[in-house]
Amino acid sequence: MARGKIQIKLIENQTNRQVTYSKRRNGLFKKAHELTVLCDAKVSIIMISSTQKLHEYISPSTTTKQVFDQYQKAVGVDLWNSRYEKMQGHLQKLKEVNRNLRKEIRQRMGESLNDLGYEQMVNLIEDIDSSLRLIREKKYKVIGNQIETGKKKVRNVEEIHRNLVLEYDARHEDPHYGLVENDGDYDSVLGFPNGGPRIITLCLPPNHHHNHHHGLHSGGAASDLTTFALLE
Amino acid sequence: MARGKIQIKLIENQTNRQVTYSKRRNGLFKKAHELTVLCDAKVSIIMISSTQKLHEYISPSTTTKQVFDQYQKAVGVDLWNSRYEKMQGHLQKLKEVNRNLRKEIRQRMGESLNDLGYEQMVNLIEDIDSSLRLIREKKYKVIGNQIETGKKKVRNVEEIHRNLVLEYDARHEDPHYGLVENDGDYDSVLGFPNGGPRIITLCLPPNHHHNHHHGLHSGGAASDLTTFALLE
DNA sequence: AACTATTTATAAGA
DNA sequence: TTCTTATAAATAGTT
Repeated sequence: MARGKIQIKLIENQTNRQVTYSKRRNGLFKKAHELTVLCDAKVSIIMISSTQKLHEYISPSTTTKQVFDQYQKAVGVDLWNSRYEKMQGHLQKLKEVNRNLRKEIRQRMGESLNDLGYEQMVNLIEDIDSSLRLIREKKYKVIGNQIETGKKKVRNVEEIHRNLVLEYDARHEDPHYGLVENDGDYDSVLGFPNGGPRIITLCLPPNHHHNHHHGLHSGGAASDLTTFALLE
Repeated sequence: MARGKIQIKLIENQTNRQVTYSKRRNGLFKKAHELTVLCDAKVSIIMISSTQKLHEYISPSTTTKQVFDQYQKAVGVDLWNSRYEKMQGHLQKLKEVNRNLRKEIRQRMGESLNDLGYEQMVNLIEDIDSSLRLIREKKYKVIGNQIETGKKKVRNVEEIHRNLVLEYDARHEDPHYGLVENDGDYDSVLGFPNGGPRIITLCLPPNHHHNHHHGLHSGGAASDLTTFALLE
């Protein structure tokens, strides 16, 4: 609008276009702001350049979100509600599933049985009964493994003990026998922290209902079950 | 900008303000459109007048929703996302709960037991065992009710039978005794569909594990359990 | 809504 | 980018 009229059509020259975009953008925003002040209006402008850069103007008296909300209300267009409602549906479905799961558990615990017919009740009992057998089996299996591991530990410790005794005897027969290099800390083989026990005795609980391994219920993994107390 | 400079401040005169709003709005939209064409940009303008009227400009190459989406992506979260994210959080929590419920059921069914420690397993078994006892008790209670209801029905049917026999005898002694009004369909008292049994015999199953009431598992409600077969 | 004197915006050049 | 400036466009006040 100066130094020559221009046609309103795409500016071919890239640089020129960029410059014009910048200048006119400022002009637009200035006008928008004047309008805001002069007429007590709210204006939201969002511009995306050909290089995908985004610029916005928003009247100081409001926010873009507010304008969007009003726009949505007025025009009735669904801007973000589609996924919002989708989510709401998903939520409801999950809640329903949740209710059913809880009910199943309650029934397996002997509550809310009034909703069940006679045969369903019989089936439930059979189901729980078989589950119970299954779990008991698995429990015995775990106990078996435990005992097995325990026995191995016993054998291992006995072996080490035998070797210690042998070595001890050998040293007493010949005080100059085999100069020990690692300061005599044989216990390190078993990883005992402070010197370790002098005389190793094994306590293998005969009945696991009576053992008091408080560590068992904390870690919880099966590997924890293979830990045994070594008493001095 | 013509016939005198103006201060950029609220136009007090209502009419004047309205006119200026209209003129400048057109100017703004025209500028926006020029920008769109000259620079291949996308422009979205939403204006709300002081009288809450809404006007918009949108570049022909796009839609308001598209611009909104791009704006949201560029500016990032937290426009209308606050409640959206709240919902997302709720959803995640529900899913977590769901997972746990499923796991509990699986464990009660004898699966996924590896995550359980020994003591937890023992507790689980005790829990299921007591639940099982509870359910069995309730089952027996249901059976008890069933038998009770059955006995009542028996008494009722026997009473009716006795009355029929008495009436039959009375008629044979005096053929003109008591003209029957309802076509002799005494069975309607019990609601039998097609004439009903001539000789009524009662079959009360001694053991409910052996009865074959296929109707039981469809309706499911306890009231179904009070239905018994009357054999001819 | 039209007019028009003036202000403002801006295209091209630096 | 910013400044300059000649000129096109926008528009305030009037009709």
